[in-house]
Amino acid sequence: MTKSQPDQPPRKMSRDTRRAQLIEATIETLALRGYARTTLTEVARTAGLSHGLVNFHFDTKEKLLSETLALLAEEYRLNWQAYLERAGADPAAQLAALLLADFDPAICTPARLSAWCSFWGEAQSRPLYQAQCGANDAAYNACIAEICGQLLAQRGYEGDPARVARVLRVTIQGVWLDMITTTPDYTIDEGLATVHACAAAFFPRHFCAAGLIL
Amino acid sequence: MTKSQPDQPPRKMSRDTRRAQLIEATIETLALRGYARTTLTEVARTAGLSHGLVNFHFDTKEKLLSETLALLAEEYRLNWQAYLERAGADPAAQLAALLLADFDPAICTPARLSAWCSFWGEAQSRPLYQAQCGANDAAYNACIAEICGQLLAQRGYEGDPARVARVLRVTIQGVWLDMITTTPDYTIDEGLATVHACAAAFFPRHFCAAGLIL
Amino acid sequence: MTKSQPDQPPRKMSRDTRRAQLIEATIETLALRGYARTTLTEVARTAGLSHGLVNFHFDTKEKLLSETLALLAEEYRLNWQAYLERAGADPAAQLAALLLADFDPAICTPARLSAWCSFWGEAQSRPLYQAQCGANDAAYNACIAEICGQLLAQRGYEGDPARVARVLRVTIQGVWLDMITTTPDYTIDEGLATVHACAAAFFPRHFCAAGLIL
Amino acid sequence: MTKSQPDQPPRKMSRDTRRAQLIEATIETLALRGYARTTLTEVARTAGLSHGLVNFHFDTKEKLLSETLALLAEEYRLNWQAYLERAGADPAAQLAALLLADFDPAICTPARLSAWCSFWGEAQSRPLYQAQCGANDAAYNACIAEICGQLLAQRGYEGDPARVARVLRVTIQGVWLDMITTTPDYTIDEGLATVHACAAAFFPRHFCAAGLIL
DNA sequence: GATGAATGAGCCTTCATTCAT
DNA sequence: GATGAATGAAGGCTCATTCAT
Repeated sequence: MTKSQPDQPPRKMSRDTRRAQLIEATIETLALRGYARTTLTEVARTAGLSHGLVNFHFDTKEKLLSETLALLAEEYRLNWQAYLERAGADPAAQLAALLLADFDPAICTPARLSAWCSFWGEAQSRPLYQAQCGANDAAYNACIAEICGQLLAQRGYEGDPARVARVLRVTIQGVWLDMITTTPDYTIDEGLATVHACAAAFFPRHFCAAGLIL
Repeated sequence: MTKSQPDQPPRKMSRDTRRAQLIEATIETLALRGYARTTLTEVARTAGLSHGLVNFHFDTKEKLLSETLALLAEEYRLNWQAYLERAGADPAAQLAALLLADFDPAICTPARLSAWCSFWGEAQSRPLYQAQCGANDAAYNACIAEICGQLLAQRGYEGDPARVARVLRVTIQGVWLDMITTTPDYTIDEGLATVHACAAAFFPRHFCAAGLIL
Repeated sequence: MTKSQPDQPPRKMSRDTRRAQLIEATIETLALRGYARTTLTEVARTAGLSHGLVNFHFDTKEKLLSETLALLAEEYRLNWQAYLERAGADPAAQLAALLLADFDPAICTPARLSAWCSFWGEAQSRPLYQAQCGANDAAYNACIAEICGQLLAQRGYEGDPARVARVLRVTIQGVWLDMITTTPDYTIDEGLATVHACAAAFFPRHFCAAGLIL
Repeated sequence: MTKSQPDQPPRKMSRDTRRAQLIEATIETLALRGYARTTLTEVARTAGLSHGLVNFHFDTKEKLLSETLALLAEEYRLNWQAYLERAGADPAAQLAALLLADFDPAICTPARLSAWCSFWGEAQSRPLYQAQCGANDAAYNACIAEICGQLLAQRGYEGDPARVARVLRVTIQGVWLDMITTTPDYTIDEGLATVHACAAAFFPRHFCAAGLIL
């Protein structure tokens, strides 16, 4: 038996555990230090591990970043799809669900938002972004445009569904960017209220500043 | 010593010309290579100048980036203020002017948008951003909120002016981000149409997808 | 715990078998990747064994290389001595045997030649080479010089036995180097013919291009 | 005026001077530490310069090694061609010149021989060797074979010119290898005597152990 | 015996900065 | 003013070695 040393991390961990741990440390580091200053040494230090281990598990820094982005993309996709599924068949409820999804406390954390911004802002990472997120983004766009189309068809709304969908999407995106770059902290509620205000402008009979009108 | 060679840049140039040349090269380099890969050597090469000259004119890389951001902020501010001044006293015309201003071909170039994104996305540059742009952004926000307030007061609109103003602002910001990160090229017209669609949703009697209703 | 799987190597193997397996993999790796790029990981992969086993059996990389060279030296010595023993008492037959020995298909394989070259070429390995091969080489030199001396004493040949012996030895060595470094593949027969041409020049009444004159 | 500091190397030197200096340091380092342990830091230390300068002048380690080999190949080629030119039209004199050329004190230094061995011995460097030296070697081989052919045609010699040429060439090569790997120092004279013994065996009416018979 | 995760020294490379010319 | 050689810190990556399982 080994003497347990509570301060030391266990020397051996399953491959997937370590990988997840390192990816989480990468997200934190991206958020705290930015893309340009995210070094393997810093990621390792954040994870409380040695820098050699990063290369052991991910081979290259590029792959680490790629898998980090893949994780963010996947958890984002699973999140909105879960919200959507729970919303039922009503398009207004579906749209409300999509808007809420992006402010879910598991998704909309300062570290995650900041990590997303790192990938958006760094020209170098754009091919990576397209490769990892292009398909997801397309699916999301198609979904929200379809929902907007159904809503617009109700009760005499007018407008181009794709364009309305895009306004909603960029509003969310812009609010996220605001939440990161604005100094005085924005609450999730304030962000959501902004997005709801936008939805209410397009669909006043379905949405108000507080969200979906029941 | 050196004989003048007509193809060479003149050996003596005004201090400000050289600085402007280097800042322009910095914007291009930020756009092309991203924040993390923007090196002084690359900036100098883009400007067609020697490596050492960058430090001669800006002392440190940090100052070069700082002055680049200052230039972007200043030209942005002058642009929207000029649009606003030309718009006259009508709040609808003023709002239309602000929206158009952000898509002016001198401001809304791929290189400039990409450079802005670099500063937004890089956590490291956020204090710099606050220092250089915080006051400008506050002035812009106050201005657009004031205009939205005046418009809302007309003909029975409802809503919180600050929140409407924020939706418009983040929509512009989100469209800019979209224009940079989305693969299929977005035209300026499409971006503007998206923003007008948003304005039309809030102010349907003043705006339509084509812009201000005269 | 582990169920025996017929396709897996047996979990227990004799110590010497494992060591021989690893040394053989070292020779292959030296040949394929060169001294500088011969890593324990690559050796283990070539042997189809796990990384950690190399250190288990050889403690350090240096010892692995040392024992690899010792094996090469020993099999080389045993080979020429066996050829010599089978040659009988006639010096011409003995010399012919020594020349043939170095082109025996068990000794003169691309991998083994290349491994020898690795040890010759790498300054770092020269003390090791002296330690492992010095005595063998001295014995070989004494032996071939003695044989040349006996041959020279026959039928009116002239010349310094040590020097003739050295020419023959460096010719073999040079042909080996050629066989490794020259692009178009050299056959063993061509190499041997070259060495026989050299022997024929010194001992025309005993050797021709085809070898010993019977 | 700057105070001259005799112990410091001049801070600035012409590009070509520095490159030659670094290549010479590379040869010394290859000889002293071997291919595997030749690091840029060590090369720079040998040259008395900072390690960053190596990359400034050569971009990568690979290019440094490549240019080092190119220099060795070129000086080797110029040397034997100069010897050959001075030898006149007589094939025996030409062959004697070629043999002497390879033991010229400018070419046949311990450092240079050892550097050659590094490139021969390291499998990794063989493509480089072919690229840099393949054409030179082919020219040398054609030249020595032509000379041997002319000599063989004289006074009743027999033999295959290409094979005789190869024996002479590999003898030189093998002596070079011997001069590096053998512990007790070999003199240039002893090496040359060995090669002359070989030539004398093939061309006894033209060569003796002391060289060309006048 | 055997495995493979973990560590850390050392390498190549990049790059901001300095400085002689 | 302007150039480009030179420096050295820091980053990514490789790999010998250690060690818990």
